[in-house]
Formats: sequence, structure tokens, C-alpha cells
Amino acid sequence: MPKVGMEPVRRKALVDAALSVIGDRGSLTVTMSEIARRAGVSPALAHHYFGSKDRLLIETIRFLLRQLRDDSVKALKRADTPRTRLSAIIRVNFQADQFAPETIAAWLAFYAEAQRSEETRRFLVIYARRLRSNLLADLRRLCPADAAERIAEGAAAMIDGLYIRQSLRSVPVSIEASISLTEDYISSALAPHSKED
Amino acid sequence: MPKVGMEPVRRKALVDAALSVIGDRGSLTVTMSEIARRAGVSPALAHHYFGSKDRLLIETIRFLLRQLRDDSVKALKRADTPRTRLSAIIRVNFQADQFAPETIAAWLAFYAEAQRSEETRRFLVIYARRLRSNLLADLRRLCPADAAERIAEGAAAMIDGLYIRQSLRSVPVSIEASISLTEDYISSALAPHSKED
DNA sequence: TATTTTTGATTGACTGATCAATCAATAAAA
DNA sequence: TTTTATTGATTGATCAGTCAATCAAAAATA
Repeated sequence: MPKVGMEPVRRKALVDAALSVIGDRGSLTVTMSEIARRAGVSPALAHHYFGSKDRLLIETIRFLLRQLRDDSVKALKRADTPRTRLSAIIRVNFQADQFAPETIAAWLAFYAEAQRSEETRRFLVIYARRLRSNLLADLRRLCPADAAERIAEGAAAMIDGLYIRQSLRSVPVSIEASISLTEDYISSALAPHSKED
Repeated sequence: MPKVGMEPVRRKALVDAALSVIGDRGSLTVTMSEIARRAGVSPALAHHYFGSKDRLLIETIRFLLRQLRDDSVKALKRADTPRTRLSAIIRVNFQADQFAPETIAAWLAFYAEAQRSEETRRFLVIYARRLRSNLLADLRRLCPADAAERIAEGAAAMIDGLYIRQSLRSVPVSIEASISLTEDYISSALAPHSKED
């Protein structure tokens, strides 16, 4: 079994497993054993590659963030006008895999963790800033700067809020409903600034 | 020291201590010892009165919820028109003690816990429904039913989102800014339905 | 009133379980 | 033979939860 070049394979498997266990459990209080078991290796190997549980968790959130960023970049490439770009940003945040219960549970767990871990908080702040600045860039072309800032704050908050509310599973707002609520918010906030009518 | 009638005093002290420790730590992974220490009693006594850590935690979230409900009732008593009642609901959710970092951290921790604990989730669902139905009751008097539902969803999500974002402490949106973002959302969503201009 | 009994409050010491982390050992490539 | 991958066994720490014992107020009794 021992073949050379296993490191990247194991790292990936362990991060995937961590995400999956965290998603199932809805909490970061998961054991290394459980993660390792799901990745099909021994707990000792997980320590060997990541050094500590904390490091593995940090790598996991990093992965989550990178994925969202890549999706955003991809979606923005396909949109050209400011307004369609705004729609693209919204859609990415609510796309199916982001909206899966396990993914939401994982994000939520990391938000909670951010209260304790400076590093985790830094990552979430990066996410928040990125969302904000993505929105802002296009809003600025559609309305005055101060209005753009406000609308960006509001839209970002609404996106996060819809996301969180989804985690309760009752009072379920569908993906489409979430998208359309956010779209409508932006449209009506933009309305007073639109050139015609 | 042993005097009769200590039970309610101790229960209150322990719930307060739990809230405070959870707020500081920003997590539910706090020890009974720590809670008991802050309440000035032994860990054994905490178990004596609450039976288990889970029960103490459940009572703690209950307390948080009851407080928010009482504040809401009080605020709504002082408002009479639908529009001022909406403003009152918004203000309650962003009032200073609700917006304190420890309180936000505690709410967040309970949201995460709700992924695992059915009972915790039930309480949070109650909160979500209450916010929604409070908003809905007054919105219905200002616009058609279907619009009211949408606006209530949107406003509730925005409130929750602003709340969550506050927990990151960077990208800080002040209390006043949060209130005014929510107010503006409702106003502009209501605009097309207003009787005159 | 004085004395005894009961009961609630409280704790220190302990147990059992869980878990992160370590390490020495093994096995298979290179 | 050296290096890389891998694990079983173990350790040490942390905690929730238990329990028997203590102490003092309250209630009952004399």
C-alpha cells in the first residue's frame, strides 16, 4: 500500500472528510478519529500530515472559502453588465452546493469558532469583505458612492441572514425565493437612482 | 450559610453565569466547573439543580428568548400605528444589550448548537416565527398579504444577517446604521403600496 | 423554652469516558 | 539502504456526572 506521493491525496481526503463530518454533526466538536475514519486512514496519520486538529480545521475552512471564491470568479466571467454581475454574485451565494444543509452547518460552525480563533475570524472577515467589495464594484456604476455602500451592506446582510435562517430548516425559504428577495432588494434600492422611469 | 429557599437564587445565578461564560468564550464548549465558579458555587451544585450540562444550557437559551420576548412586548405596547410598531420591532432587536458582543456570541453559539440539539432548534424556530409574525401583523395593514409575507421574510433575514455580521467585529456596522438599513428596506419595499406619493 | 429530628444546601473526592497528541515500529517503495 | 507512508499502542489531560458526607436552618417534640 505505501506508495510515494500520498501526501496531497491524504490531505485532500482528510479535508473533505472533515467538512463532511462537521456538516453532519453541525459542529466543530468532532474527533480526529472520526475524520480519519471517514477518510479511511488512522487518526495518527491525520496528525502526521496536519500537526494538530486546529490546523486541519483551519485548512478546512480555507478550502470552503477558496471554493466560494473560485465559483465567484467563474460566475463573474460570464456576466458583463453591472446589473447582471450583481445577479451573478447573488446566485453564487445561493447555488445548490452552498445551500446544502451540511455546507450551511459547516459555515455556521466556523462562525461560532471565529469567536475563539483569531485565524478563523480572519478568514471569515476576508469572506465578508470580498462579498462586500464584489457588490460595491458594480453598485458604484449604478448609483452614487454613498448609496452603493449602503446597498452593499444591506444586500450582504440579507444574503447572510437568509443563509443562517436556512440552517433552522423550519421556516424554509427556497433557493429561488432567497435569490428573488435579494434581487428585489437591490432593484428597489436602486430604483430611485435609475436614469429613466 | 445554608439557608432555605436557595434554589431559585442559585438557578438564576447559574444561568447568568452560563450566559456570561458562553459570551466570553463565544462557544458552548464551556465546562460546568467554569460556569459554577463564576456563579460562586461548586460544580456539584450545578449538577444538583440542573441534572446535566445540557439542561443548564437549554435553560440558558430559554432565558435569552424570554428576555427578548418581554422586551418586544414592552416596546410594542408603546407604539400604536403599524409603521411605528414595525420600527419598534426593529429597535428591540438592535437594542444595546442585544447587540453586546457577548450576547451576539451566545446567540451564535446556540444557532450552531441547534444543528445537533432538537430542543435548541425548537427554541430558535420559535424566535424566528415570532419575529416573522410580529412583522407580518403590521405589514398586512400596510400592503397586500403576499407583499407583506415577502417583506417580512426579507426584513427578518436582514436583521439576522446584520446580527451575524456584527459577530465578526471587523466590517462593523453600528447599531444606528443597522436600524436605518432595516428601516430603509421596509420603507422602500412598502413604497409602491403607499396610498399617496 | 430546650432538645431532637428532619430536610435542604453544599462540597470534596472520585470515576469513567473521551480525545488529542506522541512514538516506536513496520512495510513498502526508491 | 534510505526515505516515505502508515499504524497500534499508549499517555496525559480534561470533563461530565456521581456519591457519601457535612453543616446549618427549620420543624417537631418534649
